[in-house]
Amino acid sequence: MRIHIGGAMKRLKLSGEERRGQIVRAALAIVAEQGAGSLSIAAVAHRVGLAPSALYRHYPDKDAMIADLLRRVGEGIRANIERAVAEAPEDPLAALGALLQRHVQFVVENRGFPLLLFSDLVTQHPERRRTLLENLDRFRGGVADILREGRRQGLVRPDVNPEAGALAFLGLFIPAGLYWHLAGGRFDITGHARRAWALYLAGIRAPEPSRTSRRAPLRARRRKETVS
Amino acid sequence: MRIHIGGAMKRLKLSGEERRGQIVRAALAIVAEQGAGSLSIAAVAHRVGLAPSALYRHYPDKDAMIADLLRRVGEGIRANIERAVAEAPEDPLAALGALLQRHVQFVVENRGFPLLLFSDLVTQHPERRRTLLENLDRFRGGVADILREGRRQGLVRPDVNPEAGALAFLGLFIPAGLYWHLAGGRFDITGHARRAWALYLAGIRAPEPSRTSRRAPLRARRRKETVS
DNA sequence: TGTACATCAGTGAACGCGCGTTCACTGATGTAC
DNA sequence: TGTACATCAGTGAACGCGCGTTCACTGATGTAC
Repeated sequence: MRIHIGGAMKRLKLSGEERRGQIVRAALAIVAEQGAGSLSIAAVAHRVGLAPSALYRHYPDKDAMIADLLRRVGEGIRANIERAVAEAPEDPLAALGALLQRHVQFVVENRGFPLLLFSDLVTQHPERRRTLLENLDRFRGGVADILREGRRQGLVRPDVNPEAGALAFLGLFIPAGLYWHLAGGRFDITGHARRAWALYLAGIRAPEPSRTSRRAPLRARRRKETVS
Repeated sequence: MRIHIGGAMKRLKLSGEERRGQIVRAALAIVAEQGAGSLSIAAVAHRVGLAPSALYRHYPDKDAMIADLLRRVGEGIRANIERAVAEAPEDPLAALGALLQRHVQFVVENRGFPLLLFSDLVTQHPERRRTLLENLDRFRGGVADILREGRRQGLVRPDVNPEAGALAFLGLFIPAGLYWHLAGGRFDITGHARRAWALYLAGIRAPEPSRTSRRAPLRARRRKETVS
């Protein structure tokens, strides 16, 4: 049954790692297709082509399997934000736009992930909820840092609160993702992300790039007072 | 056991209606406190103080109970949006701001509702998913109408797409609601809604209220071309 | 290169548990005369 | 106002089902000599 590819030295351990990857991918696909409530040991095992009891050779219990799944997916998201932060000094607004695009792409490819986040498997699990909150904060913090850099470069209006702006950034894809999910994929999520991004940009961008002292920033400051 | 309040003519039917109200409220509280996965007939019955089998005197099955719950909560949300649309002609931006505030308040008071929307109970149920999508469209459509009215009155920039702007409006509370939920209520959701609203307003508002021909709209139009 | 042993992924039967739901029955409440 | 009957909410025992998990066992693969 086993297919030999490379050297045979670490075949054994590698096989276990391969299986875990397979299991986690199957689990995410089940969540995407049938919802988090259908994520059972039996369903995952069946999809991978194993007996349910076989999964216990790779994880001590169901919880550990889910933890591994969340860890792996979380790494992908973290990589996106770190890349954006690294790109920010050169062109903060472009880095932010690219982050939005990459993140939307990631969610489209890992459709099960957001469903999992909203499921009892996460929300009713204090430790995981805390981890998720930390990751969300890291994402938000990264976006806020980019906004600060943009402000420093005079590309973002000085009256834009980086923290509020970062949370508003999440608002660019979360509702669209919700729509996309409810509509069963029949929703142009990338197209919407582009339009929402234009609106967001209009909201945060300084009137004239790289020139800081003009009349418009004053107008914006006046506006802020009216609202708060 | 029964408490007589008014006339005794329709006591019988009223009692059934009262029970259904009680059951639905208990169900929503369970979802809020323990997640949608904990919404069992036994749990609801226990909370109301009945034997599980008693619920079948009021609903043919669990599905019908959930449908009733969603119907009742949906009415509250619809009332909010209809009120905002009615208030729009007088002051569109104020109507939109009030809608945001009222909706956030509603979600805070019916914390179980959003959890239910993201649960398998809705997302894995094609008919309910369709109903939900219709309701969401109605909400979005209402906001878009208000934005159009704002544009007509010269309060909203003419280059703001009402449909995209309406979806962005959802982005003002959905991420905040997610945060608030993950943080277990330890998140200033109303405060955030206020700040996000200021940012949103800055993004859509025409530079000078009620004056349409100035230089800024042109600048905005140029901006749009750069982005799309 | 060949052999003996250890390791490890996979199996199938079995378990206890909570779930939604059914059903015959009870007793309180409402209605008709 | 009193009595006989109908209606209806509530009960407790029982069901079949899918779930996560355990366990003794198997057979393939890797390792040591």
